[in-house]
Amino acid sequence: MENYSKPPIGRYLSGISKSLLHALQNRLIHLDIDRNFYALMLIEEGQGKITQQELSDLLESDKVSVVRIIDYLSNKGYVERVKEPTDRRKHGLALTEKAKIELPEIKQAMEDVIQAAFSGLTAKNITELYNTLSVIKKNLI
Amino acid sequence: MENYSKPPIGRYLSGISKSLLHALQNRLIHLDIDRNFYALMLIEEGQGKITQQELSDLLESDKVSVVRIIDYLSNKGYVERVKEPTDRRKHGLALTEKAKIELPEIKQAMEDVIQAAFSGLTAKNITELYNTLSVIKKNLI
DNA sequence: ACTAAACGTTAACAATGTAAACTATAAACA
DNA sequence: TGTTTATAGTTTACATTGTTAACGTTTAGT
Repeated sequence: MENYSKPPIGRYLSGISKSLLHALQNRLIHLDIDRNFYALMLIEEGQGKITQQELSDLLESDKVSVVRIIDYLSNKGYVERVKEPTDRRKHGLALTEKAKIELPEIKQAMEDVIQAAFSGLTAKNITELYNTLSVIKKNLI
Repeated sequence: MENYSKPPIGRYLSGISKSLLHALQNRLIHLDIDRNFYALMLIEEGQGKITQQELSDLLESDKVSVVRIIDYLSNKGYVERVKEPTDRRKHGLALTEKAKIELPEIKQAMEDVIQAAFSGLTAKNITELYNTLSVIKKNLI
């Protein structure tokens, strides 16, 4: 039962990615949102000026998905769309007070989960991991 | 526009994983199937004896998903379910002739895609990548 | 024999990926 | 100016995937 070949690298990566997300969700189970945490962080960094199109680029997902993400965060009371006066096609994205209050905890949870995942690795291991992944990512463009 | 923080490691990994899968799908676009290639490889290795439950363990996905995978591969003419005489609850999974003919190409495509992704990396880089990922995976159990 | 467990199936629902068609605004340009 | 083209965002539609629950059949445990 144990002499089957190892999973290819792609399955390996997506499995770890899912485990990381689940760990984060478990840490933040008491919040009103259970996903789109990174989108929320980018919106914070945008300081009310980031648009859905820019978010789409940063998340590397299409604009339909971003509409859904913003609908979700908006319905849960974390984000508001604000029409930009200079270009009324665009919507600036702004955090609500609720989101501003909860964001430090979200960021901390994310750091903790990643630190737990990296436990037992040296700083050099981690640097080389990022370097190697960066090379792979560029190879795949 | 470029001073946003980098994506967390989880997004990084899933992005690369999706790119790898898309590259493989593009290489095998002429086949009748566009997914479940690794499942097919495991079934080959099982030599007609692997069951859906065992496949579920190896793929780390639940039994419902495996039913869908086998339905898919079966409808496309790649796999057949064979009732096991010794335990009639179980279904052995066997490759069709069609699958046996196409599998070498599938395996080669997978190797090529991975090799292209690893281009520019040393053997040591790759070994350390697997070691690091293995540590991370264990940390997340 | 009776009960519990294992294997596989079906059904239901939410979430995600992807594409097409659409509204509204803005930009390009004759 | 007016006409055309492009951009930002939305809506709709459909296939795939993840997840849970309920179910039939068969086997194992007692």
